[in-house]
Amino acid sequence: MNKMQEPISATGAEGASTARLPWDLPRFKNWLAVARMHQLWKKVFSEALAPLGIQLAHYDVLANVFRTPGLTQQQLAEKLLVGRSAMSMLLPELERRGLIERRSDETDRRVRRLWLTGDGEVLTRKALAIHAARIEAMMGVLSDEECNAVGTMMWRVVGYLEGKPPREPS
Amino acid sequence: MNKMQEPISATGAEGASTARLPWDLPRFKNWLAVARMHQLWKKVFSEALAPLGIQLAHYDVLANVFRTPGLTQQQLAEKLLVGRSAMSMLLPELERRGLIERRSDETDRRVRRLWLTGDGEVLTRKALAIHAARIEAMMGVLSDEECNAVGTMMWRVVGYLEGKPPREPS
DNA sequence: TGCATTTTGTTCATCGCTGAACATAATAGT
DNA sequence: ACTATTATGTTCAGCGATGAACAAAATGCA
Repeated sequence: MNKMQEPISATGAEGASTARLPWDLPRFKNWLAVARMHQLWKKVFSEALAPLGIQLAHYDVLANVFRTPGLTQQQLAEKLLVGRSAMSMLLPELERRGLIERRSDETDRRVRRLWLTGDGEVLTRKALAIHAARIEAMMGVLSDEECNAVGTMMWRVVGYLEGKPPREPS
Repeated sequence: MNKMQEPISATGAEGASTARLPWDLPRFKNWLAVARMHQLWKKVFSEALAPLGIQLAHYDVLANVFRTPGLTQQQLAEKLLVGRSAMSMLLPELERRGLIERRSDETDRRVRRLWLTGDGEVLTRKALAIHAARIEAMMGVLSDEECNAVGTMMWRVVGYLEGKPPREPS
């Protein structure tokens, strides 16, 4: 934890020559690529989902219920990194459209567990196929080895972010 | 909660007749890492900016005006991948707080060009320092070579996404 | 010149998400 | 057993962002 982030220095103690702006830093520029990629991806994928009549938030729910049937709203919210209230407002819509089902847990009556309906599973499979196809196309500009390397490295970063979440060093 | 963190698992010999769900595909799992990383990053950085009294959207504006003084609202919206209306509603707030200035272009009176005030630049430099420090810490789990490799590859993906935006392959 | 088109910015209804307050159910502490 | 605490889900006001409709200015075309 003694890894202080000194090298940046906002106050420009070295100021006279170059201010060492973030854009000069390689790690910063590399991160920009990641951010922009993800931003663009969301737009592209969102448009790809439109023909199915669902949006990104819907898809995230459906895909997670598909993969983990019977999970609770709380668990779902955690996976999606959103608040519980978001689920409380999103799920009734999906339920109304007959895509998911909410059943109260038998032993813990606070909990509402989520399941896909038949229609929901059909739709979700279509959406998953679209997702996979898009991912394959996009990540296809990388070789298998490159893609795996990216994955490995990004999981390492995720580990860091989850390990020390909102820690304020100074 | 996140069982998707298995290290890539190059199982390779998947049965050719299996359902081929997205989670079986290496590229899909690798992309998950990128998505989750960016999602977590936004949360972490957003909290890091809170002490300055600004939010992510504000920072994005300030940083871009800092780097490209005098850019128009339209150009800014394009850089941020948001609609023009978002700027129309965000900028008055930053102007009210005395961080930016909007001056009409002399030769094209439709255009409003953006400039940082003195206060705005001071604040922006602080925010940039925080940004750079966080990035350095986060990407610090990667070696310089790894980080550069990620950047190179991600720019390639960005190139793909920008080159063929909403193309329907099938 | 004169009119249509394009460009830039604004307004507005709407949507998704947040965070706080709340209600209910389960659990812990005594 | 009885409160106090914790956990799950809901509601609601507020906010950022969208996309369509609009106004104003510039540009294209005849």
